[in-house]
Amino acid sequence: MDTPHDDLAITQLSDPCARAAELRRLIAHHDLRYHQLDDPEISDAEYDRLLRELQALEAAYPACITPDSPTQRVGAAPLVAFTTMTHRMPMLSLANAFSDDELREFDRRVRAALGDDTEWIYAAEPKLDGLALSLRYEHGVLVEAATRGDGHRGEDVTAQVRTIRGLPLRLRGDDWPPVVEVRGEVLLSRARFAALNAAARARGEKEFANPRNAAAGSVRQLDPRITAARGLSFFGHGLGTVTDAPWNASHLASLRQLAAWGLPVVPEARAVLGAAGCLAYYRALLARRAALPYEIDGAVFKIDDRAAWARLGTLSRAPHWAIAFKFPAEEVLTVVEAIDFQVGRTGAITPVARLRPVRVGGVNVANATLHNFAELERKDVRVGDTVAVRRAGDVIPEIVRRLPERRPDGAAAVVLPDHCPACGAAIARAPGEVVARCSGGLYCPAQRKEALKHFASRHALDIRGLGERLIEQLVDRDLVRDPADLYALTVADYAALERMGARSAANLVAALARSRSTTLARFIYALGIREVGAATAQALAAHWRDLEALMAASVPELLAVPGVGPTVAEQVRGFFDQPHNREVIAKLRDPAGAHLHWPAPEPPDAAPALAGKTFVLTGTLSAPRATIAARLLARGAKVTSAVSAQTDYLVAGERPGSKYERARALGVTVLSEDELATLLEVAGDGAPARPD
DNA sequence: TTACCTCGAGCTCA
DNA sequence: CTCGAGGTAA
Repeated sequence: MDTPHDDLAITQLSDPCARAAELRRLIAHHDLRYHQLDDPEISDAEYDRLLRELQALEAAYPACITPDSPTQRVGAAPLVAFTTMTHRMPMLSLANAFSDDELREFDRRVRAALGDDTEWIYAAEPKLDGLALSLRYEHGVLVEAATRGDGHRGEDVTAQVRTIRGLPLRLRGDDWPPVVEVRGEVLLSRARFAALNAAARARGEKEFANPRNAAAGSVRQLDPRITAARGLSFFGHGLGTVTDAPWNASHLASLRQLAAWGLPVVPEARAVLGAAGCLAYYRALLARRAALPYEIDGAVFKIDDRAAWARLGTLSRAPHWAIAFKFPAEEVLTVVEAIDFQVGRTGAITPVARLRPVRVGGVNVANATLHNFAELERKDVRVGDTVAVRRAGDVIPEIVRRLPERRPDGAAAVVLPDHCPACGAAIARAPGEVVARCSGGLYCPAQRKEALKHFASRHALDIRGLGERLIEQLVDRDLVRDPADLYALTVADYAALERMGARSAANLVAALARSRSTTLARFIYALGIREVGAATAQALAAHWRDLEALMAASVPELLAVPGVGPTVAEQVRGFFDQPHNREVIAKLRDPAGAHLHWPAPEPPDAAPALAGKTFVLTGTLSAPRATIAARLLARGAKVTSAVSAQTDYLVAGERPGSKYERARALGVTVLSEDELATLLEVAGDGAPARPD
């Protein structure tokens, strides 16, 4: 083959674009040698020369630039903002196992569901500790990259992801389907992380806390050039599209196919047999954890036979053919320096342990909630105690246990205060109740602050610029006692507050003015009635379509609303019975005052989309049963409790019961939650999940 | 719950 | 330059 130089001499004059294509092919080849095979054929200097030649050529002949050119990795202009995009196939999460028994139980369920007594082959992989991504290749070219988001919609980070070296902008070969969606993880290797922090330290800048957060931050840079400089890595671990191809019959084979297309795939993936094979793999991985070049937080096991995936199904948000076996959460000892009592919106008193800050799982932990007083009593945590702390479910700090032998002499048991720390009103704990409550109601400044925060929050009246610190000042200076007072203050009043100038004050008043025009559901939600969240507020609004009618409703009438049980009905009735609440509502609606208003809701469709259809729900669903039932009822469907031949659909959640078997026996259509969501979307707007 | 990024705007000092 | 608010991710 000709050397690049000879090539250049021959082709440049005749066809610059052909030379550009040749250079791209060469660069892609050397990228693969370097990043994937770790076996470069040419020096970095030679590689750079190829890249510079391509850059020069493209600069001279811009018509030759293609989107998959390696020159397009960097240099893209900063974005103005991230946009969201919808995943064609939802990005699921995985069920977790934390013990050998839970893993064996998973295997047992798999075998039971597949109706086969043989051991199944699992694909075993490390669970990389990064940021989940979905890449989309169309006709072999990378066109889209998105974060997981809520699983259905994520952020478009294409420009950032294009800068990841070693990630092909064009798939190798030509045997790919027209559309390939690759699921995988972006991360920073330990080495890159250390190098970045060393550089930051040398410049006297702030260091990153851990590789995962550093990777997440790098992906969320508006300027892709910064992302490029961070040195991210990507590893694929699955496909987001279903393709009927021989290599797709086995998960491990599809990983090999990804590698053949030039994609880096999760290392150490291999086949293991049955639960015993999974456990052996897990132990071997755990032993090598510290020696790996990147952080992992467990192992993932997937049934390798993809034909079995369809039979096992995907229920709720996680597939039934895979499980993540997490490594035990790191436990760190620290000292309880204080125990504070926080007052929530409903007056609930929550004890919070203030800890001597310690690093747990890559972050500094200084607080741990004890949830309620009963929990505090059970754990018998006292000030001065040494406790073991971990981050449960990877997120929320939790006091696992205390070390009795390290308790200092004279450490006194924490007692539930008689009086609210914020307002001094009596604290009551009903016998047998777990939660203690401040009786101060909305006279309690802490409850007032929480109520105002809730009122201004995104799904309530969405008042931008009214944050925690501002609410603190407003309540502490007694400028605002209830939400209606917010609307009575002037720009000058707000401008007089700390860190508020004329500009901020004007913006806030404008945001308040915008919030006056709202919806009934948002208004009901904003009131902060106990037990009434976004979905229930929506159900109440849809049922009465008028605030006066709702305020006059009796408990039995309230019970008629789908999704409303005795607890909610009592709370709603009790709320509207309070003269104070009625006064605030009147103030909020007063045309001469706050003047909150909303359009009269549309009457429901004459013929609801799911009229005559009968549904049965089973298993653990992502929302309370009653909420999902309400959505179905709002569209005219019937929801019953037992599966019969008359049932049209069974909606199966996590760990469905005997109804699932019966539905299959009767040939009733079984829907996953995702399928139900699609059906509801198609069936139109009966009762959307959000009050909007 | 913590970490990180982005934006707007106030604060501080030249 | 620094802070508060708002968003996202695990």
